[in-house]
Amino acid sequence: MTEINDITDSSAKRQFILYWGDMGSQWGVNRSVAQIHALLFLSVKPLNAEQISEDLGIARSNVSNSLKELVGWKLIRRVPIAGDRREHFVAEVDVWEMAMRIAQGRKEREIDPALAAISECLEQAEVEPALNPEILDRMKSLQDLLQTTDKWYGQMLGVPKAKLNMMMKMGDKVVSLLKLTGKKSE
Amino acid sequence: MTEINDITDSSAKRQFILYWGDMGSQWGVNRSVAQIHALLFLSVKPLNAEQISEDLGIARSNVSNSLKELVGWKLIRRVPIAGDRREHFVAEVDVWEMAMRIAQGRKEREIDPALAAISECLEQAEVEPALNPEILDRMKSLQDLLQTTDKWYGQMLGVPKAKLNMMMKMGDKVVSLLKLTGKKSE
DNA sequence: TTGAAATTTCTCTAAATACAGAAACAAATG
DNA sequence: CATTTGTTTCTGTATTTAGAGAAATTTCAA
Repeated sequence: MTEINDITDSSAKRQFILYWGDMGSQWGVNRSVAQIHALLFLSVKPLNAEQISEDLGIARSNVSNSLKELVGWKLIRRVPIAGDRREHFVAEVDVWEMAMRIAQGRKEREIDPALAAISECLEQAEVEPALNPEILDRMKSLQDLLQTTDKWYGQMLGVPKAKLNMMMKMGDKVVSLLKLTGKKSE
Repeated sequence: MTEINDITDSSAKRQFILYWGDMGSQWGVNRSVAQIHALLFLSVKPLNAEQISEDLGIARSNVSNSLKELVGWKLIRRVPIAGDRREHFVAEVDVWEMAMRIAQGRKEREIDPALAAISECLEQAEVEPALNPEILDRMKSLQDLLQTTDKWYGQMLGVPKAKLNMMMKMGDKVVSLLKLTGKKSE
């Protein structure tokens, strides 16, 4: 029940946890979840729920739920510790892997339900002869965008990290290499 | 103050507005904002705040603030109507343009502040000799990821829509065309 | 420059979300 | 099989956010 943290703790680490927790809101996760993720991301050894709770001053139950959410995002995973019954957790420390899991999670939470919604609307729209064709077109173009994005996400998530990294670092050179037509910013 | 909508209104359109509003929460905008965006996206002619308020049954003040937010995202813009003092609004109807503006907004709200935060932490970390080098490395790798992503976003946002569209539709063929090394899923 | 029309800001309430602490539950050890 | 240890669910409170309505401000026309 002590509030004292690991003696080797650094203020940079502390600061990072605070900032990251704060940023969570922008990214759509609550402070507890983001702080716990930050703590595990910077932790060299696996931590159990009790340790996290004490370290961050977050209620044990809250830690339990937050860990579940992070496992759901696959940003952390359980690791068994020999001779210890308690569940320990480590974060994915490969940042590219991390980014891809966040992208995967976002696709599932944002793109997929949007696609389902628009498909249903379009079903309705098709049997509505009075509907302005312009409106139908707009719905369809949105569906096309979502489908294209969905498929693209799925494919990019299958590309090896190293390739993806390299491709992103090449930036718009990739585009020019493809020798496609079209002029800038139009 | 009537609650009756345009006589030519369709149920598919109504449904779309409801679904889109509901999905807003997943995308980080509130229902009012998302519904107004949906209404304008499917509207063939510009609408003023009063019309939107009546049509959606949302308080006038709320409409005003939501419109401001949508203008901030550049998803809608003001259009002057001859002989009418009131401000009218239209949505960006090119869905690729729309997607790029959302991407731009997200970069500004998610990536940029994260970069600022981590840079500050790293400044602190550099003057902390006791800091475990492994932790320093993790922070730096995260910074590198954010910087790469930031730069990549910036470059992609400058690519003409048609090219981007084509590239995404090519999907992972783009990756293979680049003849980079590395094997699948690693 | 005054009055009508339009918009924005302010204030208050309602709803949603976050989170602590307690209680219930589950698992393992002696 | 009871006790200890660990985890999850439940319940109530606090904080935050959404959103309505009123008040204040701005804009334009006569």
